[in-house]
Amino acid sequence: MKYNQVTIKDIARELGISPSTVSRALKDHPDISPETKKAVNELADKLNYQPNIVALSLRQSKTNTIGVIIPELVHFFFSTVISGIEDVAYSAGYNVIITQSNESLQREKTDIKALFNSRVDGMLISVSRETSNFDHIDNILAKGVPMVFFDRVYENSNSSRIIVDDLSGAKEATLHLIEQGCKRIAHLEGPPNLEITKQRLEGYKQALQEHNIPIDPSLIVACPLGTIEEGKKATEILLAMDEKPDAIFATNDPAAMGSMQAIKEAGLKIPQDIAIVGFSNWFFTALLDPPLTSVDQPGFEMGQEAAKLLIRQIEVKSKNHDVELQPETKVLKTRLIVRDSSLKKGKKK
Amino acid sequence: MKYNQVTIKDIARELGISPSTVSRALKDHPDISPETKKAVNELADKLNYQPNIVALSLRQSKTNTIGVIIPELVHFFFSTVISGIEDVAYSAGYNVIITQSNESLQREKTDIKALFNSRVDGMLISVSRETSNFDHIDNILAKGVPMVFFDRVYENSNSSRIIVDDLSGAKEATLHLIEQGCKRIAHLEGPPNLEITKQRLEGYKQALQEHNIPIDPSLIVACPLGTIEEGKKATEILLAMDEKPDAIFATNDPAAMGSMQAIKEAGLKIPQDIAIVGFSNWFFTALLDPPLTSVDQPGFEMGQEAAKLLIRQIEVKSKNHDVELQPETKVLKTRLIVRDSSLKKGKKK
DNA sequence: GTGAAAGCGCTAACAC
DNA sequence: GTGTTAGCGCTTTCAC
Repeated sequence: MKYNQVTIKDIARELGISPSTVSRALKDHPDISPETKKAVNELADKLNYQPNIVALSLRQSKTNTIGVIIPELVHFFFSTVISGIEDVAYSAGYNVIITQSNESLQREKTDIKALFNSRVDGMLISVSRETSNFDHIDNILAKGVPMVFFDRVYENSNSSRIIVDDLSGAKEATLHLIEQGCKRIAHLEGPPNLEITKQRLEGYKQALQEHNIPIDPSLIVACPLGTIEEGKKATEILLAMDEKPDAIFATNDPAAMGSMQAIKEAGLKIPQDIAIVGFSNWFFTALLDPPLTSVDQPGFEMGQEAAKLLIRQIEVKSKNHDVELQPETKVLKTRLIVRDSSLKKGKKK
Repeated sequence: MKYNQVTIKDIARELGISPSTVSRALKDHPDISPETKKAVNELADKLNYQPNIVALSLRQSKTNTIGVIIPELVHFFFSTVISGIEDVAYSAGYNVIITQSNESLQREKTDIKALFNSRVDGMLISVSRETSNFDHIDNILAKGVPMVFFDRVYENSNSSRIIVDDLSGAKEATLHLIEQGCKRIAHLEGPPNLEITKQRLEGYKQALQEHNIPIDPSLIVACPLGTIEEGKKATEILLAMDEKPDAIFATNDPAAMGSMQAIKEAGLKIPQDIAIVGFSNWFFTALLDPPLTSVDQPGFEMGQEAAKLLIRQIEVKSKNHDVELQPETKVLKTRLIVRDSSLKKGKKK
């Protein structure tokens, strides 16, 4: 963008001093005389001088920008993560560039390359549903770009990561259903590539085992997309069984919503006939009918923690190129929000 | 970001040729011999050379980046706008930087300055709820930065804008309620600074007038935030009136959802006692109970159109600094999605 | 067909 | 206390 930008040179020329003096005056360098500083700052204000970040970035080989790759912006969860990232990044003097992979591996590859080309100082990544090969990430990692993964992490990298305790969350949700007297609890399973899917399944299984409830594979239905439509279809399959489930623990809220639709259309009641629990991506679950019990994930906090870790890494590395920070794993707790969709005996929370 | 980036110089040194030749070879300049081109491209591939966009931006005084300022990412409407913007921007070779004002004027000022400092080639802006003074925008506009406003526009600028036909949408919604037999239709009004608020009120009034229904100021309740809580409070006020309304046209979906809560808590039925229509910000209105009739806004299309207009403006201006493109106003149609919350006579769509 | 040199805006040695 | 110079990575005249 050229247009009418004021540069340090303009100020220098007008004041009859050198650009370096202007530069120093603007950053309050101790060498510069108070008078010069005053004159420079006043003129800068008057001309509404704004430093050119592009030049600065080139000069310092540092853009003060962090790149973020998320699967999709429309999820409430990810948009809260973004806010958490911005919160920390802005106060540390970093800009944020957000890209969406749209759950496509191809797009994720393009995004990561684009962020690298923009010379971001580091990246925060939550991988797409399709990502099972990580060459594109290793590639950039090999160039020494600091990376922190969040929620959907790259398991085998030795990068830092922020995750949610999916196993405990899923277990808690399942235990809650068991406490409500449910015996045949179905699980709508998420995208197979994602670690979180495995963890949620494992939490579900552990809860059943602790109560000596046999694990029935026919009650575990794949929902690789985790969408409303898919949750609906999966539930229709479950409802067609001879022995219907009396509860469903869904991979996420959209799937749970699909379940609710299917159950209502079948003329059944929630939670009397079938109780429902979702894993939270959105926040309006309180407004559904009946209000949905959900395993809530702390998105804002996750964004904050991820950004903190990344920035620390960037700053250590920029001071000393050879020091590698030990990778850290931070596990955040989920919170089960109990609502009517899972309260079998009609007891309110 | 320094790290291990390969530069044109590296390639030149390795091949024993000059950086300028490498540069030309990489962009397939006709002067360069096929052999040189081949050698350069092969080495570039081998070293995984990625051009440094920061250097390029500085050199060309063009960042190929457009900045976006939106009130809040968490709204479904705005996240679809973003996708529309990215759709057009990426295929035209532009990057996108998104900032959120969080509905704060202060933050909007910081954002716009940050985007200017980053030397974005142009900006797409939807102003915050608080924005009634536009000096910060005029300031940047005066520097010649191309800007296009969308949805919540800066009325008095002569910039291009993409808006939704709020007046017709609101009128259509109100007429729909009238057709359902409603006589006392309340309106939950939006943030007073925004033009869209005025348009929606005007559409509401026009519909009533066309049917000779008197406009009762006590049925128009302010909802400056447009949140669920506010919609609920506003509705409680309406329900406390001697002559209750028999329908509510809300400034947006959250307000409509608040209304629904208040009505249910008062033991009344939707739509039998009171019918509801919202103005759409989110997409899950179909899943509410009862499913909410909404004036749907075309977010993706709005993003596309805004980006198209801005990029055209950027490219004309970069070719010829003095030519100013005539500002355009593009009005997109809303779509009334009729659902149970407004179907008074129980007739299904 | 290729190279040398200048410059985008800024800062940081190194002068003096 | 201030100026001069060089250089971040790249492109683009202008030479030859």
